[in-house]
Amino acid sequence: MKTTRNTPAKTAILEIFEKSKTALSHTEIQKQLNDVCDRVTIYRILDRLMNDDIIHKISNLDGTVKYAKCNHSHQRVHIHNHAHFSCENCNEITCLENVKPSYIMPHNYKVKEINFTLSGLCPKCLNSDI
Amino acid sequence: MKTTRNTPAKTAILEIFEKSKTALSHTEIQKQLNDVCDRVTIYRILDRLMNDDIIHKISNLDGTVKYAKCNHSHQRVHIHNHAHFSCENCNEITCLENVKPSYIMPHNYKVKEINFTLSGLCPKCLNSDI
DNA sequence: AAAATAAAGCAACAATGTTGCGATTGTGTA
DNA sequence: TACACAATCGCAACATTGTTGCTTTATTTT
Repeated sequence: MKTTRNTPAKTAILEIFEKSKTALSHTEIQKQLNDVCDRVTIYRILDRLMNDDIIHKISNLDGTVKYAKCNHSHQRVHIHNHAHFSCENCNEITCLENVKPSYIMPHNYKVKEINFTLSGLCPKCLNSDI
Repeated sequence: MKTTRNTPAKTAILEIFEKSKTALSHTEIQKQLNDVCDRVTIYRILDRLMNDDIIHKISNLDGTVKYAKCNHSHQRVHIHNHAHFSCENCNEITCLENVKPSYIMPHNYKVKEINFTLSGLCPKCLNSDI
């Protein structure tokens, strides 16, 4: 079985996620890393972190892809069924851990994962009178 | 004020949407068009159709972007608040027009648009014993 | 310390989306 | 119906994002 290693780049990326309150794109991570490692390495680390359920992927309405730390909290089985909020002004994506949609599905569909993204104005931008 | 025109390429693309039961990516449209027009033209037509609220954009969990016809039905104000289903087997995206999530938002957020995408197995793939 | 192998770096490539500009073509109006 | 003019198109060039193969580096285990 594959063992995962702790490398400087991985540690650096985890620290960036730890510090950030919002989801980050590959590009944003790269800027914050300041050439700690190669662009490709970032992709590979993100892949590994997703496999290990440490981060999750979020795709915005516009097709932008971002990543955020998973909040494992209490659940034994880890499902990313919380909502995300995408601000159309500052483009920040935040996890709304407590917002869970309820819905009724037609028969014959097997739902395994859900992605619930709301967009509009975040509190910060709403208050700055746009 | 800008007037929009009906060009052969736009008509062809609209017909493709009309015939398709699932959402289509730029690439899928291009294949079906069989060199009716340039790749760039497709992008521009899709942009126009979105501005005119004739189609809407859907971004999948994996970051894939697709487009589908809007169903204007009864609502006066057109909001894309229906759900989409993305099949992890056949990769087709279908609009679930009647599935509308209910949710409770924290204060201070102004929600303008929502994107609710479920993924798993569609009826077609569920029945073919995977 | 050496062996085993996960991870990094580099280069090259693929897919997707954007921009500028000159040429073409729909369409309202004369 | 013909004209004028703006909307649209095609092309080339570029930007961004993501992937792959292969060699080298470095972490971990023995």
